[in-house]
Amino acid sequence: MPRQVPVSLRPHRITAADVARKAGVSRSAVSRAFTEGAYVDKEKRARILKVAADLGYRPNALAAGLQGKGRSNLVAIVTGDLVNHYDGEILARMVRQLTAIGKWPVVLNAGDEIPDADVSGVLGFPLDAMILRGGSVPDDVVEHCAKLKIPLIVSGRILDRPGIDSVCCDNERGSALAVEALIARGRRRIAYLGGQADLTSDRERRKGFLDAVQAAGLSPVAQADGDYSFDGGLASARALLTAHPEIDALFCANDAMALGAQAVATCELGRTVPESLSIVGFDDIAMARWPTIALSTIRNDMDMTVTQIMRLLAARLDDPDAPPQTVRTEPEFIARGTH
Amino acid sequence: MPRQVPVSLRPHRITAADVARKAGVSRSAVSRAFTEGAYVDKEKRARILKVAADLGYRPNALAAGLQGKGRSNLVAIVTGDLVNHYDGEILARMVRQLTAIGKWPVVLNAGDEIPDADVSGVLGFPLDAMILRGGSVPDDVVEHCAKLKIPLIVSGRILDRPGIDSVCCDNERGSALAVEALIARGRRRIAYLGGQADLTSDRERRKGFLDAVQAAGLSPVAQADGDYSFDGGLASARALLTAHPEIDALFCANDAMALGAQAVATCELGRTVPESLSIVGFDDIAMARWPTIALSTIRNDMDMTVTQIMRLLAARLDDPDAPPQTVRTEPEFIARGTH
DNA sequence: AAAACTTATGCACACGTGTTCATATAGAGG
DNA sequence: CCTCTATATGAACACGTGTGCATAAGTTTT
Repeated sequence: MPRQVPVSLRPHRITAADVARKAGVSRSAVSRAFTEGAYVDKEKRARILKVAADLGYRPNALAAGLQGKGRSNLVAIVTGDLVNHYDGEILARMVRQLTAIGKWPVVLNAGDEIPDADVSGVLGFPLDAMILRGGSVPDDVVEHCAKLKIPLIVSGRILDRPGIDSVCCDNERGSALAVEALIARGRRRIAYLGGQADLTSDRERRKGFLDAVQAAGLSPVAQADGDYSFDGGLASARALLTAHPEIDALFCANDAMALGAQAVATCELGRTVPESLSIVGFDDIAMARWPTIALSTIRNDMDMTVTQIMRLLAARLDDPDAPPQTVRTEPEFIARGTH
Repeated sequence: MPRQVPVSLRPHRITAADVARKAGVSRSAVSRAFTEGAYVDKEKRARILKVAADLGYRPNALAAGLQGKGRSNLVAIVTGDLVNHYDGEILARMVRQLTAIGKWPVVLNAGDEIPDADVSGVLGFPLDAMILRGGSVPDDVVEHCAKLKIPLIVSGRILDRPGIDSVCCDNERGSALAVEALIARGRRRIAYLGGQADLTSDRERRKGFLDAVQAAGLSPVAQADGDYSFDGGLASARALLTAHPEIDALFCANDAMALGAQAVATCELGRTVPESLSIVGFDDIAMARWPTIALSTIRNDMDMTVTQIMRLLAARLDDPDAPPQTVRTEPEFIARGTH
């Protein structure tokens, strides 16, 4: 009974050899038919492509990426919580830009905590690069990338280490712009509603705030920590405004917290914005310009950020040993209805 | 002059052979040291892992995935525009769930148009599965997946074809719930603010709306098309409310459009919500519950949806030839402040 | 003591591709 | 006619891994 059908769970994927057999050519020819500028008879190539299309064949990207010189075309993106609109919007841009240049983004969602094992695990792939959005960067990840010679591009903070490129908004300048705008509106009792105090972005924004307030001859009424989320901003603002009712302006470390602060101030504490309380955010997420929201904020230009990330990526792929680059993007005050 | 240093652009990634050489063992041993339950001397394994850690070695996932039986652990996710909050929030959940079971999500952002070439291109990888979020599904993609035997899981619409699993909200029922709630509030001149009319979700929600209105003995005042975006909802609502000032309720095909409609109604047309105009959305995105928003809407349970997607995925990986499954999730009316 | 079984280990193969190498054919130019 | 160049083609190798196979050693059972 030689009726031994080889049962494979995964039904045999069409391979170049299959196409070659069916088209009556060598396997090399099939590979060449899919390679731009290779020596293949024009008519023969057409026939091969026809057969390939019929069979539904396409070159296995894993096998192709295994080749020494070729790149895997995989790029890992480690992002923060996507419910945070800034991260979502910037991710969308990155994904589109990457696919446009033939790279495939493998996305890791950090959420609030750092997915150490995940980030470490994805390094099993010979990534063309890794893009780290904001947050704290675990040291061992940096170490791994360095050992594996995987280019690391950090956005949202500056990391001054060899082989690591960074692009980040000039946070201190942004804070200064916000404080200036608030003072121009006659505000004098300004508080800072911060994010996680251990993040570089918060440290810089906080420092910029304190410096600017001091430079104006004022002193900050209060400071609070949050977690860059709507709910966190709401809770922190509640505590802040209850303990210090004299506050007449809130500068928030990002837009989500600003919206949370606005919610608690207007819906719960009976304040009116901007009459009895000014609020300024940071980032300029898409909804900040909605008429019903109209949030005054500091623009953290996402298009520019992503453009720079892509530029750094291209440069790094071109020359892995080039000195690390650091880019600061320019913030801008966007006057709307809450200040 | 035999000083021929082999110059490779990509600095040689550490390989199992390197570890084997340095640890004085065979390459097989290295592989086994990283394989759970393989026969290796306990002490030997420890030594190998130590050397591997020192060298920064980890098994190349590409080579591993090339193995016949093993899976690549790559899962493609095709999503809509992430500025659309529903897509962003559901993507975040999927990414987290997938990484939790050791799958790596390759994300394609459809944006408004269908990235035909991209979707086709990612099929070069021997994907474990492909998850398609909403929208229209190009037929040739379905065809390709079928030929390549790549499991396809569609969310946001039902696709009744062999080997394709679907999970989708019971849209008609959701619309009926919305209409009921509006009628209970005394509304009689209800209009439908739809999304792209060629999408299944819009067709079903529209049908559910029309049926429910008719069942209540009313007739719909008007219908309009949008594009599921805030701006689209705003523009459509402006046209709708201007042409039909008698409208006293808007049922919108998703939350983003509902918020756009609210913006134009209150900020531009002098209507008050809900006093002179009721608005009900669909999806229940995170911000719908913000006190400043308080959008009455139909919950399209994301946790349940993702749970079901993961369940279908597991089942499909377990048995590729199982009959296709279809899941309808139950919608729920969430009463807040806009109806 | 013999047999059966568990553990350990290296060799060799398979995965599917891109590409080098050698070889062959054809055309052009002297 | 000979040489040189451009084009075409198949065999063979390399990429890095997991694992089947054969073999050896150690342990338990009969």
